Amino acid sequence: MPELPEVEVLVRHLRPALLGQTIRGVSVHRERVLRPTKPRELSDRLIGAKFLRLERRAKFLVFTLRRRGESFQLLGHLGMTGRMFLVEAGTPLPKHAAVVLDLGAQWFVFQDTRYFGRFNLDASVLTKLGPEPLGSRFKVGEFREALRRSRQPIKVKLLDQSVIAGIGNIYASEALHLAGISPRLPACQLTAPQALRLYRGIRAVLGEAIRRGSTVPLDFAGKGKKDKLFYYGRAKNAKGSYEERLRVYDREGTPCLQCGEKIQRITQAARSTFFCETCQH
DNA sequence: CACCATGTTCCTTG
DNA sequence: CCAAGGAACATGGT
Repeated sequence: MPELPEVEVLVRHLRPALLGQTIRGVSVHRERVLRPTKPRELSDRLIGAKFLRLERRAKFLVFTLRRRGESFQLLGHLGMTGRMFLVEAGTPLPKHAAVVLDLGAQWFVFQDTRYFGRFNLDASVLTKLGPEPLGSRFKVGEFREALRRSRQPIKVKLLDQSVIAGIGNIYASEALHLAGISPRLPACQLTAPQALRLYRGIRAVLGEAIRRGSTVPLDFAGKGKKDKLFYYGRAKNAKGSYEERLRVYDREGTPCLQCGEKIQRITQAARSTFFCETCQH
């Protein structure tokens, strides 16, 4: 489920449930998700540790833990299909449970079908990340300066986590449509007004997704398929009518909500991009 | 069987 | 050193 807004909403749900709890045991079902450690190193480190803080940085969950007076960080990343949730201790584990933390009355489950997600005790990857798009240190001037140095198509550049951290393939298309900018435009060719529109579009799209996600109940037990949340192009609202959540992503061939022309799908850097040829230049 | 999928990292090439 | 492109990772849905 994971781009910045989904991770943000997950963190907000997990934080109150997790803080203050102590890890009693660690079971690793899939070593692959551990970086750069072995299962033994993870359990040695985590057993007896208490959750002090939980923050989001880009698409990472940053857990701050404390054990014997010493604080350290554990990074969680959901990859493409990861989930994290709490269940009552003893609940049968779902398919593809990768790591389970025993908290006593509850278990904290990290499940990931494709195992692209990570539990990482080395937080150094965070230093390579660019600014948080919703944070006060994200400045339009620096954003434009970074774009000016690249000839890559703007859509591809938006996925570069060292330029802006947290945008993924879905919200890259969404932000460009809102800003009225072609995904094919080389990053260095954005004009100042375009860079400003994109800067604002990014913040608007991510902020909106967080607001919507915050009102949707998360599927903590990981049952069913209802936790796709924001990724449904349409979802029924309380009145039973369809509510549009995504403007262009995964809507190839359907009418643009702004002008009615058909949404196009193209491939850039081996990934799908969706856009409206009429509205985006 | 073919193709597609919300992400990151590593390797190569220029 | 850099920017950029592509494969790899692994499983499931259509």
